[in-house]
Amino acid sequence: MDTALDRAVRVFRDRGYHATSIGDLTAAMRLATGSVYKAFRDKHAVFLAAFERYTALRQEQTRSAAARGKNGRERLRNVLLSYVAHSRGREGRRGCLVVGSAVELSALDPVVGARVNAQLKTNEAFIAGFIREGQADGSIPGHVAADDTARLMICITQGLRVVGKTRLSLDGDRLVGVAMKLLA
Amino acid sequence: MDTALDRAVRVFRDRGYHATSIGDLTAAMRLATGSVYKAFRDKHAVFLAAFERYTALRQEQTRSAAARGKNGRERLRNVLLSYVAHSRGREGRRGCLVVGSAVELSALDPVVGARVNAQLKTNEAFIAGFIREGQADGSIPGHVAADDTARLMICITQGLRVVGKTRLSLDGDRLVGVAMKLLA
DNA sequence: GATAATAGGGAATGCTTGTTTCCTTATCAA
DNA sequence: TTGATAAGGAAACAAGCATTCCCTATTATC
Repeated sequence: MDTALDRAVRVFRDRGYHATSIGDLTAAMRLATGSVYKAFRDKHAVFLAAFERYTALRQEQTRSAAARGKNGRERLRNVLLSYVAHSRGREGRRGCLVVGSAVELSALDPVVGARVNAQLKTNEAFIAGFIREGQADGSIPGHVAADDTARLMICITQGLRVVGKTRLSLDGDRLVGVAMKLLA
Repeated sequence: MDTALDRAVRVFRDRGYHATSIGDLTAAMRLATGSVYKAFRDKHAVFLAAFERYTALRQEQTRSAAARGKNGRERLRNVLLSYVAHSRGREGRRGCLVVGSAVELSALDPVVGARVNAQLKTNEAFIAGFIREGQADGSIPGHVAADDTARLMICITQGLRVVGKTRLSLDGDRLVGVAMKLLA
């Protein structure tokens, strides 16, 4: 079932919510129509489950990228580099389910809207945490406004996923190099 | 006709492409089904026309915001402030047609994909231009990498529109205050 | 080994969609 | 005024959609 859900994640990332038909879903999940509706109440429920699975996976990926840093600044740098890496090429063109949900559904679907909000807040707290860690370990100056900088960095990460959907190239070292000025 | 197109822009911004039915469109444009199809080949053509109209309007708004700055740095600051202002509140929740198109259509619709790409490049060149102006007039240090910084700022602006779709608040002075560090 | 229960599959259903067709009502030329 | 032309509107249409229903294996139970 989890493997089927992973396939659902892929379709939703590729096509978005509304452009994904039950037919697309069953084909990708290799399940018959009836089986999908036996496992989930409706298409919306499949999407919610896929969303949850996607955010769990991404959080895990981001966390492990951060872990490779020796101090707050390096951990944050690794997080940003990881975001750029996931926004590039085919993976980038596949898109982020959080960004997709925010843009396509958030305003009209309160349930999805709430999940998107919660996820963004979690990511923001995650980034703000690294800034504060860096300030404690001396790798980031104390005068940096942790919360404002974290919110702007959320904008950067979400924007990366938008740009990654297009044909514009994204150079991790260069972009993150510039972005790290925000911690000066 | 232009006033009808403005109404189409609004619906597409609110609901996105796929979630907007011809019924939604005719209701908003106050035109009958037949009339829409007499003016446009199909739904896709309506969207393309709306997209063009939206980008023209936004470019004009951004240009006039920039014009109020006395040097390159101030013009760029005004552009960023204008972006935040348009990403806030009801206007922000209405969303940006470029971001929406990038996320929802870009990957699967080559025509829209090309327009999104072109628009992002235009915006990026616009920002890079202000950076170079600032370097010429002395308001921005010469060591700033104009192109890399411009691309990162595009990510910021697109990200602002994503976050603006959610319930997270956006404080223009604070966010732009932090972002201006990129020009240090 | 027979039976109950469950999981999976595919056809059927009703609804919504984008699109077309045709009819009515203005607009304008002669 | 009359005839032709364009514009606008409503109903009709086929296709595609999400969802339901029912049938068929397979598993587990006694």
